[in-house]
Amino acid sequence: MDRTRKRLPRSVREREIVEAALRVFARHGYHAAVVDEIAELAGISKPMVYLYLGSKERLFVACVQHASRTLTVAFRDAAASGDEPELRLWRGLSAFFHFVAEHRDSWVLLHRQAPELSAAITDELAAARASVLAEVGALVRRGIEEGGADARLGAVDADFVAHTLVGAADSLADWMAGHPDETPERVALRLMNMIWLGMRDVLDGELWTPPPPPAE
Amino acid sequence: MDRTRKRLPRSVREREIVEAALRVFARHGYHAAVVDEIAELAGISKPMVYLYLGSKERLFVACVQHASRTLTVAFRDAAASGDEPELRLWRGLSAFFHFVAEHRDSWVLLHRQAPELSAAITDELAAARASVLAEVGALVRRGIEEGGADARLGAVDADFVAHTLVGAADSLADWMAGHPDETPERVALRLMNMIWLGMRDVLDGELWTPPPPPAE
DNA sequence: AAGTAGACTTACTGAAAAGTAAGATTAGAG
DNA sequence: CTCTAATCTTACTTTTCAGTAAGTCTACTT
Repeated sequence: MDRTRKRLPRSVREREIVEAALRVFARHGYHAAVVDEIAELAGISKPMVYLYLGSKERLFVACVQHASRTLTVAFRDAAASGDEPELRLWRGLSAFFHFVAEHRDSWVLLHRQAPELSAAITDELAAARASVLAEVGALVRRGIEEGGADARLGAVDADFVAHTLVGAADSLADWMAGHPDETPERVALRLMNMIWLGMRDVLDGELWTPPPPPAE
Repeated sequence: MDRTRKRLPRSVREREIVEAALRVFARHGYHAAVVDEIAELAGISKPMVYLYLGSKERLFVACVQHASRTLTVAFRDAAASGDEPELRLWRGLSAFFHFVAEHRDSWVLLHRQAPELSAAITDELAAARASVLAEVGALVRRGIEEGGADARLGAVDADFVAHTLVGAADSLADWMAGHPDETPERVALRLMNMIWLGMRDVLDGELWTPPPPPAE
């Protein structure tokens, strides 16, 4: 990648290796990712990767932690400011779309891995995903409480909404890739309007229910 | 798997191989999946897989086509019946959740693969995913039109809603795995209420917009 | 200038897994 | 019963890739 064959201190090189690994793991998935390719992308030879990061598995875990930390921080910072719950939710969603659009690899790394991997990796991924969902769930929960809902809706429902939002956002990130004119803010706004207005109605007690079957 | 070492006609054996491959590919992803494991699960030895299906890549494509066909048919059948657009949408979503819960492997195979695979596989996956989205999009579009919306909302918006629904449903399938008391119908109903009521408001012209920033 | 610690490489080993060659077994037709 | 075609297997070859041994090179200290 870089023609300047410069020697770098360990801390810097480690960061570069993790960044390169993030890209390769996201593009190919854990198993298909080749350590040699990661090394080449980092401008270094393979034994350096093993010297600094230990093994392919630990390198992957380091990537997951990096991606998870970055995403959580970006989201929390954006969602912390603002007085009204709607505003906070919108800012959080905007930040989320910004993140997913700009750091596509991190999101893909966390959410597009095959189910069965080693226990260490599975645990780390589960923790990272749970962290995102907890962040969104907390935001929704505060929105529901401060938005003036009665106590009918409990933790289960905030969790439900959080899953809905995260899943929708994931899918809409793909949609954005095919609509380059759309900004993260506009997408977040549209999603807001669908979810939030509907949720408000539901909180007000309005429900659509299917008609009973004619005969059974 | 089966102790009765019975010889089976090619057509039957092929079906069994594809079903076994579907499970293994879904669990491990394309690259980490091992053909020997697929063969063992199908109760057969590896060369049979190659004799009947040609190569690992073509076997995967066969799996994708199988999963895509099954899903599309199940969804279309369920969503075809019903007079009102809401009812059709609800039935379609219910069928979708049923499918994802019962044929988890098929869904995972289609939607949890690493981005960079061979051109043949990428194309097949893209076609399958587009097929699902087109199906959902058509349902939403009819719902919008017959639901009495003016013509403001065009194809782009149905597409947007379709992506939202599919993404949310994908994520909620995970959520369902941790809530075994929830039925696909109940989940579909809740999602309906969030999306449909919100969409109705949006179609009626009601919009939430963020307040302008204080100074810029 | 000499020594040394840390950054870095070439060149290997061993295991895993895609794909194949060559032939064994069995169900059914004549 | 015999022949044949289809089903199925054992036992390879070859490639790819994680991980390592055995150093070399260079920046910095004293």
